[in-house]
Amino acid sequence: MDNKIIADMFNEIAAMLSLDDRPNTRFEVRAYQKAAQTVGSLQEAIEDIYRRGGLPALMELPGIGKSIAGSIGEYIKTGRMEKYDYLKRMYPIDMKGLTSIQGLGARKALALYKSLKVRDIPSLKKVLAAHKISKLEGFGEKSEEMIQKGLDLLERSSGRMLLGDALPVAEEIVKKLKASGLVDEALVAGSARRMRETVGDLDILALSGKSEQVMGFFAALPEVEERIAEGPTRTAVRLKIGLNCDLRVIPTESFGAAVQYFTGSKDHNVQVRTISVRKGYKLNEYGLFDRKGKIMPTKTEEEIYAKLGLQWMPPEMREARGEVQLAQKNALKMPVEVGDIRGDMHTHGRDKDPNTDPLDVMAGEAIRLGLRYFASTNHTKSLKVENGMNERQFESFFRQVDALNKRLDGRMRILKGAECDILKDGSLDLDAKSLKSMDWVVGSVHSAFNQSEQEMTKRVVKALDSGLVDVLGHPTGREMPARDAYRIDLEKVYEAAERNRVALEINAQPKRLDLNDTNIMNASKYKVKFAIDSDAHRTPQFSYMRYGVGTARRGWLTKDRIVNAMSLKELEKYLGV
DNA sequence: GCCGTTTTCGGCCCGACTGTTTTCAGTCG
Repeated sequence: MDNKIIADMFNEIAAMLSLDDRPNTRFEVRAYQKAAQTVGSLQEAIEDIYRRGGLPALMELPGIGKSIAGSIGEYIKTGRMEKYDYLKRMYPIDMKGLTSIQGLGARKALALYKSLKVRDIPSLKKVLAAHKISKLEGFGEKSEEMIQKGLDLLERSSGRMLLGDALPVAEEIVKKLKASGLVDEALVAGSARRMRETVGDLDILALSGKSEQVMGFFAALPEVEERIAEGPTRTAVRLKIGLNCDLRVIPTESFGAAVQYFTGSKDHNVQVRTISVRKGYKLNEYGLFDRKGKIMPTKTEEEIYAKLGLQWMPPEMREARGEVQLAQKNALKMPVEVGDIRGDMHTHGRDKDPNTDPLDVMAGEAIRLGLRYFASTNHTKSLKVENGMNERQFESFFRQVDALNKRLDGRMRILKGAECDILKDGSLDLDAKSLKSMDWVVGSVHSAFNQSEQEMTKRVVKALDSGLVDVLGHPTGREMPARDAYRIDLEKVYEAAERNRVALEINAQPKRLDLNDTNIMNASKYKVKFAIDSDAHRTPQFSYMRYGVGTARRGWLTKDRIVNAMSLKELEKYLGV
């Protein structure tokens, strides 16, 4: 897929264009950045779109007009892009590499090239080692230090971090801020509030009249490694977990606007602000202002959306994927909430298994969390590392489940199931008789990930066509950050799921989140149900459910599509058990 | 360079912070 290459080229074109001082080029820069974003976030190979519909199809995409579509077509046909090559001859610099360093932008990169012949990161390292940068005009000791730090940081970290690792830390900081007595309100904003699967930094907002004290308290927290910037409204720090965190202190009258603004996404905000401009208002992080520049009282973000004639929408939907247009027409359907979830359809746990907590312990935790049912779905025999069970072992295990269900006396129903391996050839890891006797079967791929797209698709479709599977577990097999999704034709899988009334899993493990948000959007065009599953192996992992629900919300999924949002009665009817 | 319920021309988000400056450019979000 050339999408990423083309997106990178557009970003680099934007960086090179930004070196031009003529006033109009800054809008051209924005146009290329927007195009890069569009191409980079496509779920389909851009060649396919081009081959299917030519330049007109490309021009349907947001931010792609005649000229940029032409460049994409040119690149697909010839492997070259005239505009890119031309700029590259003018600026023979690795802009992508150099500007990925925090604190180093296109203009400074150009200055370093002109005076020190810095073309890329290796040559930058040389001039840093020789301490040549601090002596340049426009640079100083601090600039050199900042570039050095930015470079170290880049080499240390891959940039983004799993939401499941970052959000708990952010919430802990918010808790401490609230407990400090210095703030009236505090919350996590930014991509973490939107439940993006990975976050590049954390944004925390606090409502307080004692800005200076709050900043001091924040910078001194044990989670903080060092201060990066400190001003009256914003303090930026580097956290020990290796992530940057911004704290903004906001006055009461601006709080609603600030929450809206700092929750983003950036593209969503641009669209919302465009609407405010059309109405003759101005919207920024300080508030919504009328024609005369007078602030309109908006304590909450709900009021901001209402004043702009927009339906309120949850943060997870604010990704500029058409939600603003629907909100204008009051046509947005509200997505599933954590509180809608009544059970969990994929969990592990049995006695004397070192990889899991015992079943009764899992059940106790599920009751404590207010669940009404869950499916016990341990691994099957092929998965040796997880102590998978054979038919006989399941049979005797289910006798324990029956006994436990009896003991729980209606407080909880544990469904008898398995997470059955879908073997290399698409057959299942337990015999049909055993699988038919179960209430709920998760079918999952755990081996031979590097089959061809054709083989993998055939394999999974065959398993779904067997009629023995109730839900397809983690359908793409990805594990962030190390393992990408395997190659598979998901449209064919969704068709097979619809045909066989097999649900699709939204696996809530933070490293999986599989299906992901864009997969869900595509899959929901089919008549399929979804199961949001914690895949918990131990009791604390039940709490992963929130990440799965967040992902479902990012995919605009409503409650009526979710298997485990059914009441126990409805579920029993659905399953015929 | 893109785009249209203000427009096929004339707009396009905008404020905070830093460093090297003497009033601002660069970077970031």
